[in-house]
Amino acid sequence: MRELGSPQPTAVELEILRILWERGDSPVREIHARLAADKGTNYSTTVKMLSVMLTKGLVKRDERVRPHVYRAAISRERAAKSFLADLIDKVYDGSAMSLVLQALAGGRASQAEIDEARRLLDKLEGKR
Amino acid sequence: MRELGSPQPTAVELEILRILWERGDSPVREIHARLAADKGTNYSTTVKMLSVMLTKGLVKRDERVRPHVYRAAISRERAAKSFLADLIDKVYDGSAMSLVLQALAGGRASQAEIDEARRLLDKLEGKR
DNA sequence: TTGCATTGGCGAAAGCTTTCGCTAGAATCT
DNA sequence: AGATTCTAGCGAAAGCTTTCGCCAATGCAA
Repeated sequence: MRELGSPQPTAVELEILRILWERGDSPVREIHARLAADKGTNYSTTVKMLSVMLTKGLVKRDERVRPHVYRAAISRERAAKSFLADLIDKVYDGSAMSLVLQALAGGRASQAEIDEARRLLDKLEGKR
Repeated sequence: MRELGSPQPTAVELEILRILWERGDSPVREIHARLAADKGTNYSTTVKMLSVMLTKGLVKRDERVRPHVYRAAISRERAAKSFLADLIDKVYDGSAMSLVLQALAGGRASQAEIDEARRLLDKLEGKR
């Protein structure tokens, strides 16, 4: 009963995805600029990573324009969801929302966030 | 601004941790039985994994008794918390409780869980 | 005590991820 | 066109994680 879907994006992959989520679709150069600022890695590395991610289906690219443009193939929300599912499946054995929340509660949360969370719970409740 | 603490436990490490969390302190044989049932790996593999995890400080062991007894060095709650922190830091850029909740909301949650979540939010709010 | 089964450890192989050097094709400039 | 710079790709090295085979130590039983 292990690893149902594909494994989660790795560390660097996630870093690249985040750049795409934040900047929107981008050519390698832009992605690299961000990545290098953070880690000092080579341009080739960025290109290779993107190619690997392309193979894995984590990103898509538009080859019609000349500096090819990459875009994330999954939304931030979907990624977060999948990560959480994995977390819950691995750390607890399925359905442990309250425990995750507990863990979440450790960190600070703004009033606005708490309010939004409440609204979300309401909506959740309505749906069932 | 990357990887502040130690990296998260890997897949197999987590699987072993979960066994320890569920069964409580256990000798290798027991851990292996569970792991092998799930993955069919060799006894040596389990021993090695535990030794690696010992080095990393993920588990502790009591060597005074003969079949040595292993125990998780971190609690389930702490692990979950750390995972979430990582998630939030990697997928979003810090403090994004509501977005994580959003992701969480996708899955089904029992009424009990929702109630508990509300209680938790109340407590959270009280604390600030 | 001698032999057998269990336990623990080590090193190395196998498999990923991440990194880069080198090369070739495009675009730009002179 | 020829030189220079930018872009993309490939293969292989470097670094982890995961796996196991083989050996040593320990404990148990004959």
